[in-house]
Amino acid sequence: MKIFNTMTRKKEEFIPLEENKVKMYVCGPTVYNFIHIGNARPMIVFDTVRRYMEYKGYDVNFVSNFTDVDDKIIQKAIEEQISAEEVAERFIAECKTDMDGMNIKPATTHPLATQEIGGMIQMIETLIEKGYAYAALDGTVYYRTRKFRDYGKLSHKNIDDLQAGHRNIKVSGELKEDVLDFVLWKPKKEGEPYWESPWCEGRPGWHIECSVMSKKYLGDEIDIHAGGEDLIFPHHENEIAQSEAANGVQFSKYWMHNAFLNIDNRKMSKSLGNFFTVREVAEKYDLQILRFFMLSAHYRSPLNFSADLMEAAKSGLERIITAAENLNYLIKSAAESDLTEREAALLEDGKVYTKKFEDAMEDDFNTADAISAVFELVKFMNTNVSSDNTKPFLESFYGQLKSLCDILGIILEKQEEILDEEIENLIQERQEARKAKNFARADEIRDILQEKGILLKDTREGVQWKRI
RNA sequence: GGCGCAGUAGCCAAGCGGUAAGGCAUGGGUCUGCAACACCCUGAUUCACCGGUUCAAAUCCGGUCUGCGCCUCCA
Repeated sequence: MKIFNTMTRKKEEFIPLEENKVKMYVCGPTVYNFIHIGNARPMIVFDTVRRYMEYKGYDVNFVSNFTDVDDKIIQKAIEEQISAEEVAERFIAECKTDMDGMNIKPATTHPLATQEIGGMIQMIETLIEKGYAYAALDGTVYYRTRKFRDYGKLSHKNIDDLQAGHRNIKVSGELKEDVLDFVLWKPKKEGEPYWESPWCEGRPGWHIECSVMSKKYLGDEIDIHAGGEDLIFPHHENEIAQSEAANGVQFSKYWMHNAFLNIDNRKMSKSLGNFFTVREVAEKYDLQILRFFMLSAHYRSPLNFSADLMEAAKSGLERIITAAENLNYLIKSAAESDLTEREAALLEDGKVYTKKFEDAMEDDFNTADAISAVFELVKFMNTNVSSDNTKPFLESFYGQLKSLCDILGIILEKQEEILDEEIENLIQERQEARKAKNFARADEIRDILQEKGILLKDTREGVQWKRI
């Protein structure tokens, strides 16, 4: 399995620190509002990475935080005249609803920044002891950036260029030793949530949160640290400076970063007004379609979002699901007999698609290629399956399709729906009308059912239906 | 100014040295009372442009054009 490592800018063979185990940390959202579709990309992408690793037999310890204390949360709390905790609590719940809709597995642990303050104070103390941090007169604690030799190794930035390009410092009461120093702990302002600390009543800086949560739940050294590409600098660079200075070992072996989701080829932003929340998308589309859409391009390529593209994704996904439904339908009435020779040969031939899928995923999680393998499998199945096939054959095919779709997080089977007696009677009546060549009545019934959200399909094997 | 990414059919998107995957849309056909689904067939002598390396380049090198990102809170 090859992973593109942002640190080395190369695809590298994945070798876990501990055999068969993966320790993975993904930076989660700040919960001050509904998550937007840009937040959804890393969630979907790295959930898929996790699923593939689990499929390969790895025991994945997957940690993803919620940042629940932050300026924007406080701002929102003031606007709504409720506490910051209430804001965070509410949007964590909403986020989990969205994640569920996108079929994102809950992390092994979802730590909250506010529950880890003790650990943060400890790490800051260690950094001060080692000379990597200092408290200013107002109680702010800064990280002494230039002290960390490797600073810039992830983002490939030269520390002197950084300073040269840095805009002029304005912050009131500037007490930093150096403009590059960043905040580890900051004093509270009136009305803000705060915690006691050796330096002042205040709250942690953003970067220290992830260093601490990663250390607590995964250890000093982890396999993969991931997030959106905008986190490379300064967030992940600073995390490395903190963790490696404090722990004395390499923080993460592999760094994975997804590219942005754009709207009309421009970065999504509130000021441009091209901003969509997952919840808004959910009003128009099943979130499965969003997931499928996001996986249709490689995670390190920018991806453009638009209604047309979502429609295309919808049609494509339907093709896969229809194939699965058809198999399922055939399975119900298939003979229990043993596989025929021809069927066995067909199943054997079909294995090339699983192989192609795996090869694509092995190559830095090329989901676009993996999906093309699924489509080829679908075509292969559609052309080779009929009501004459045995049950074991059909089930085997279904199992193959399902196993690939599971990795992508695509759900094939909807839970068994119960037909109202009324609807069943209507279908029956329509069949009789058709037999009597009373097509006017037959079409009328089909229309009635369509209005009720039931779509009929007349196939050689009988009438199939589905809710739309 | 520094660092980086991208430009492949109408649209989306793989491929990254051996002669252009896949999907959506379009058109034709099979099936069907009709429709839907499904299946078959249909598409780039060509991969932004110009040079170069090579037996061989969409793939490597140099240059040009265009679009985008990071360097500041941000997925």
